[in-house]
Amino acid sequence: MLTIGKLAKQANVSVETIRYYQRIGLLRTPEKLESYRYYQSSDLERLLFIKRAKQAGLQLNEIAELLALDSQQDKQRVREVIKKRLHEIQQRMDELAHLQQRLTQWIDECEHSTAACCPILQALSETEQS
Amino acid sequence: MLTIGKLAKQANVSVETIRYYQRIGLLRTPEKLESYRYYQSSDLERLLFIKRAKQAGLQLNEIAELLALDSQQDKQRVREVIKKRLHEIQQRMDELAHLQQRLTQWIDECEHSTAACCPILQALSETEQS
DNA sequence: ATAAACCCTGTACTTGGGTACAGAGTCAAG
DNA sequence: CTTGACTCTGTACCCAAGTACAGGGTTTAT
Repeated sequence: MLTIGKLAKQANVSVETIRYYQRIGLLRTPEKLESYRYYQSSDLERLLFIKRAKQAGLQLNEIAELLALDSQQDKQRVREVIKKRLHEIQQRMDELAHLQQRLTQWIDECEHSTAACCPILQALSETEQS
Repeated sequence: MLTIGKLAKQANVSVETIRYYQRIGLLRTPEKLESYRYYQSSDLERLLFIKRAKQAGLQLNEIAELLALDSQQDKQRVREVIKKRLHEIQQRMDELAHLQQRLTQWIDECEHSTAACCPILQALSETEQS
């Protein structure tokens, strides 16, 4: 019989995290037996699924969707969820690459410039509106 | 004489954004003349600096630091701020690349698998603890 | 039998960068 | 001189994914 604290320990998450997942409907809240709630191994498995999916970079709402599909074995939809995430990851990486390029260029300019005034601050002060 | 609404329009940000920047100390709050506050072109310049630095991917606290340095022309410190940001960008890109790899591999496996059960959900259910 | 350790519910707080009002006062155009 | 557009202060709310209590009740180990 797992109490919430033992469940938390087994999954290596905090009790508060479990309660949070319950609040948002990601985990069920079992009925109370006398005054405490007791959990089953299926709850632990579900919690571990969530943990691994999070480590794979999925968001909790995506994980909720995967868990809802789980029993129906809808491979198509699972791939869609993952592909959407991949798309977002790609977009974010592109953005970061742009930033990286711009900042790196600034650093270079600043390092090789002999101007008294820093070219980075200069670039940021220039009035070519967006 | 710029009122806050005109300042907002010139910089193409919302009035609420300006008030927010004032709240966090990024912009000054001029004294009231009679009942309204009036802004100067230096306020507009500062606001535009912030906008451009934000577009360059800097966070408001970093921007605040750059603005504090601005007058002292401390090139060294400016580069440090930018380099720190570059480091974070690199870290984030590495993380995203890992996720991308893992998710892409899952999609591949799922597409080429003939198993009834989706290999992605399988992977997420497997009990090799972190 | 008592104290530590645990559980319950409920609520507020966190980060970052704002947005969205409410309710009152003020200014400017027609 | 009125009406609509603006400004003021202050507060609450948004997102995501939790964290951090407070103030009770319960269980377990000693």
